[in-house]
Amino acid sequence: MLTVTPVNEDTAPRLRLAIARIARQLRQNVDAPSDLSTTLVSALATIDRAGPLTLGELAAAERVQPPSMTRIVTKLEGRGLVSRSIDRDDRRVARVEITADGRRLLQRSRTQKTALLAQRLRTFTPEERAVLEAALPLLERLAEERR
Amino acid sequence: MLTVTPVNEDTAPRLRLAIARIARQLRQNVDAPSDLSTTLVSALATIDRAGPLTLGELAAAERVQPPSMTRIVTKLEGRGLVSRSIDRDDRRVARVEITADGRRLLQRSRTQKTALLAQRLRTFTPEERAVLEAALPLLERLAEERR
DNA sequence: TATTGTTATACTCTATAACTATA
DNA sequence: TATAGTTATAGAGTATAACAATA
Repeated sequence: MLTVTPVNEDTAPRLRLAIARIARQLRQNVDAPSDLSTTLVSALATIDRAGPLTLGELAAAERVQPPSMTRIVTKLEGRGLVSRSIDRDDRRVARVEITADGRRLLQRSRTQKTALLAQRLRTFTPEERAVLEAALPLLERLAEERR
Repeated sequence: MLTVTPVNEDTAPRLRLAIARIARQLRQNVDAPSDLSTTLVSALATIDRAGPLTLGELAAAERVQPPSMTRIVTKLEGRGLVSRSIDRDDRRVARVEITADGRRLLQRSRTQKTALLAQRLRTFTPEERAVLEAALPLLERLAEERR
């Protein structure tokens, strides 16, 4: 017997709405630690995660045009959160790397965001938390980038 | 015996990251239907959901300053997506309401976003979908606004 | 006077086009 | 010539301050 397994037609819209709202709250409540905009924090996090990157690679990763990334990096550099260095073999290329200060700032930002969510999770029963934890790997699969 | 029920220390950060990423993808892939920016779509959705609202209420709901909301509403009105009307009893007050065109545009936008998510859900096994659906009410609780 | 909304002005983020330096 | 990055310029979104209309 062939079993067709349709997606419950309610699931996708409800999931979409819930995710959009949670993300918005996280953003509104705790973005811009030390006055850093979302843009700057996001770029900084990418530099941290993906290691030294050229400006072009960084622009692609952040889905921003190169001139925008020039400005972003200039600001981050001005605050001492990243350092820029010129490639010795090809002097057109600039590489960007996070500094210790940059890493500390990211750490603070993450802690704040996580705290908000953790606080809400504390209002859940152990059973509820177990359900959420079971779904977590699936949410992580949904989150995987694939374009 | 007292049972302390600590939140698994990994859950909050993983959930935060997964949600932020899914939300970002949904935004990047399908926001701005008919060239409308996220800002405009968000305001329009609030007007739709919460019915006729004054500019001030709307500004508060969207967490924007009144002058910003004046501009947003002016743009939406220019496109025929909302209509504005002056309160008869207190003529300082302006109320904003969604139009049929506005409702149609929102509908299209939601359909697109849901489609992307539904497509990904189709790659899940029935068991996996069941796990996700079980977690959905909990995510919805997390999404509830409480400030 | 107090309140609702608007106009004036400035700053951030982003883009495209034109440019510079290097290959 | 082609490529990596920058500078010039413009548009959207937002904010604060000052203002107008109404209560």
